[in-house]
Amino acid sequence: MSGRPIRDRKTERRQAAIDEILESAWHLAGEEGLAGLSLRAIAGEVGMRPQSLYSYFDSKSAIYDAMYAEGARRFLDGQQDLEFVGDMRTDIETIGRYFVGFCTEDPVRYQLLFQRTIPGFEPSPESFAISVQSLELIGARLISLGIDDPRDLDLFTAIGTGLIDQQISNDPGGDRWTRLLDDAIDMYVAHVTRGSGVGRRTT
Amino acid sequence: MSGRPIRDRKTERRQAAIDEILESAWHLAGEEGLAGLSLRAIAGEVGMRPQSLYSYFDSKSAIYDAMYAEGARRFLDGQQDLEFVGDMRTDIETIGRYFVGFCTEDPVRYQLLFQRTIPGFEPSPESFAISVQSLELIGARLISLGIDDPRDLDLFTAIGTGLIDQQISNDPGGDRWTRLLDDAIDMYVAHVTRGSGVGRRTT
DNA sequence: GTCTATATTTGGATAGAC
DNA sequence: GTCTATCCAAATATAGAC
Repeated sequence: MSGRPIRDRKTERRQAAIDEILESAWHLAGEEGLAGLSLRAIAGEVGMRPQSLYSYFDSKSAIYDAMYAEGARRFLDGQQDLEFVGDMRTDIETIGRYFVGFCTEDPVRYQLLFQRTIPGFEPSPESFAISVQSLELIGARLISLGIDDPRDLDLFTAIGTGLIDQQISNDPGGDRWTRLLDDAIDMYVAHVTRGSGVGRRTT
Repeated sequence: MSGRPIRDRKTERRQAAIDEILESAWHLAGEEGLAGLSLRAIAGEVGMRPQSLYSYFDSKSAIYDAMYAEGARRFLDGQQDLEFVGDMRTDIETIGRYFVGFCTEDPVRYQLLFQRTIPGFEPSPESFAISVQSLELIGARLISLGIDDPRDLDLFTAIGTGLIDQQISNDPGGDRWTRLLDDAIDMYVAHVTRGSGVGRRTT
């Protein structure tokens, strides 16, 4: 009897088509805005009729969800490649730079992952779980650095998104806010170490 | 000869209709999302045919712009009512509370005024000028408190929008991030006064 | 100023032949 | 899996009667 071949050429072609569709979706979202994305435009770019997209995705929402999952996965993967040294200032900066860099390098992806501005769309539980994992990793890292108050984790994410949000909204393509990251981290580290003995002056 | 009456009833009726349209626009943007706003839905609420709206607004963009102007005006007016005492910690908190309160009490308004997520819309120069005025007022206030580095103004707005953004995106209706405002202000004030002599310990 | 009528475009989605 | 054909709905916008 003939066993199943190692490579499934049909599945590979299908996956390639899916990848192409998503690539086009990202591109067009960048051009027209995330909320302005349309199946017709995607189909036009990949050389299909709009209806043919339904062979790959059940709905427009499903495309948004696949984009969300892809973005969240990419963030998580990059995050796991970060190298930490155990020093608070250094490691906080590593996370902060990664976060800010990732978000500003693709504002549309930031909007999809971290804001709630697409009417009617919310990520599926499976896709959302990827994001939750990222946040948990950051939380665990902060704890390992001695930052164990959950409020300080929330403050950290707020500072990050604040710089990113202002950068994207008010100086797109520039660095008016991202260049403040160093200062912001100094400020944050000073805050979480206040009165802890570390770096405190003995009067 | 008959002089012009003090009150122009026709103009008053027209203004009332405009107000009603905008009120409905805000309401529907809250229900369907800002990007999901439609002239049909507005017309339905105010008891008109969609086409009749064109007697009041040239386009859908013009409605967005009127909403923008109204929001910006409201922010500026409320801002001018704030009372300051000259103490940095107190006055920064006054501004911060106002900013966070204003934005979180109406997330759609925040999205329209402070983010850039509506494909194809940007405020007219006249409307935008109102926002600029608000930012200038905050900047002047910070300077009067001795915070004269423009970077520190940008850092301040970043912290504010960061708390607001996280609050709206990840805990809508709650206070998980807004309750961190006090801590955030402590952190910020400590940062801008670092090494300034004020509050510094003499070793 | 509001309506009817209509133009025009665009969008998401389904049925069925090939 | 892709196509043709279509549907249906919704959207913005204009012309002209009343």
